[in-house]
Amino acid sequence: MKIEGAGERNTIDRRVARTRGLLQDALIALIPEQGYAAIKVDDICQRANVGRSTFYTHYADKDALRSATIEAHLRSIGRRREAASQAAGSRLFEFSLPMFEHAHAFRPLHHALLASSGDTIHDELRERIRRAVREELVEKRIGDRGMPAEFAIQFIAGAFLAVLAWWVATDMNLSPAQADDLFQRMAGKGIEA
Amino acid sequence: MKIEGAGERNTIDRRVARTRGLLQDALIALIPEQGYAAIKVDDICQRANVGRSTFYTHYADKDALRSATIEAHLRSIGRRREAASQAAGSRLFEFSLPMFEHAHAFRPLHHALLASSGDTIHDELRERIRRAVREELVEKRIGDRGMPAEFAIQFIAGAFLAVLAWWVATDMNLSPAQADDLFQRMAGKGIEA
DNA sequence: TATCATAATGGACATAATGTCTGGAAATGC
DNA sequence: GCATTTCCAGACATTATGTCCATTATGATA
Repeated sequence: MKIEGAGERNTIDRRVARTRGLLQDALIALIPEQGYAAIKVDDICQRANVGRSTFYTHYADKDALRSATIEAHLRSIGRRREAASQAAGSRLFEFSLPMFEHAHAFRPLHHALLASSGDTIHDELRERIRRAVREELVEKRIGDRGMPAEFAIQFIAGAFLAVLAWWVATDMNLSPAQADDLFQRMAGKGIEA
Repeated sequence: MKIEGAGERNTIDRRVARTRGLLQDALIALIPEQGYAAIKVDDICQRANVGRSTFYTHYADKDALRSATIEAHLRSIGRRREAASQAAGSRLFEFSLPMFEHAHAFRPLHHALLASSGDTIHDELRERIRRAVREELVEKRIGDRGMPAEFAIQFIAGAFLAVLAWWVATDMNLSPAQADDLFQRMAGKGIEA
């Protein structure tokens, strides 16, 4: 049985990698079309050309597939962010630009992640953004002058996700750099209060 | 059959009102407990003490109940907003304070509406907030100086909803007036950019 | 290339939830 | 009080889920 991601043997059988990849891609492709809730396991399998019973040898259910998919892509974003973090020195919100760029490169994915048209928006993404904002704000010691820090964090994180979702959904008269610049301006002014 | 909200006869049978009220309240009560997706029609009926077949004479399915519930409460918020609109003159974002107050008075409802812990956040609410922001911004002619208006709208609306959700979830060291004040400060600064 | 271990597959199956429909009991409005 | 409307329990067909198994196909290894 031994189906596991990082256990026991360091290289993964090509077949499992292929199958999981197909399933994840199928899910991402279907979300914008039908919305997450309406998707059936069978839909995913047909789109992926994978047997339904095979699905269950890899994932317990639809939610497990979603979590794994998001998790995988968030790792990729994380790596990109680290790389950018060293390059650009002291911009206020460092997570912003790499995120816009990643969304630009993987638009269908982000469209699926953020799709406000329904039910999906995974908390994991929200939480990561909040964490990133929190780190930068405590570092800059916001909240000393009467502004509860958590309030500002929620404000900024919520604004960022909304803007990102809109930008991805309507794409894309603005370049990633332009979108980032606008966000930096509004957010920067906001936290002066 | 003639079950309809505003048709044909201006008073609604007491039983209808009672049944629908019980179902709507049950749904709102269950969302924070289980999350919208996990709720079964049967759960709602048991909580409401209403026969399952009765459910279907009023609503086509779970989503229909949710829509109706949200719709009903949004109407109530709308009325409150109109009333406040005449009183307070020229605050920047007029929707803000009435919304905080309504959330304060109907906390379980808003907790259900905004529950970031899952899947519900009805688009209707998001869209209404966006519309309110849009009206106020075009009125003030934002977007003339290089800032795309829609960007600012998404930014403000997203920030507001995030802050509201947080405030409702963690409740409530801040009074509605204080929360509103903080929001006004950050949002006001932000749109200067 | 031959061999072995592991993955993929379709089909059968039990389970659970959905949505429809019925006839009779209960309540409401007038 | 009486006609009308709603409520309800239960039966039903339908659909999706998740498990299991025997068989086939395929990648890994030597």
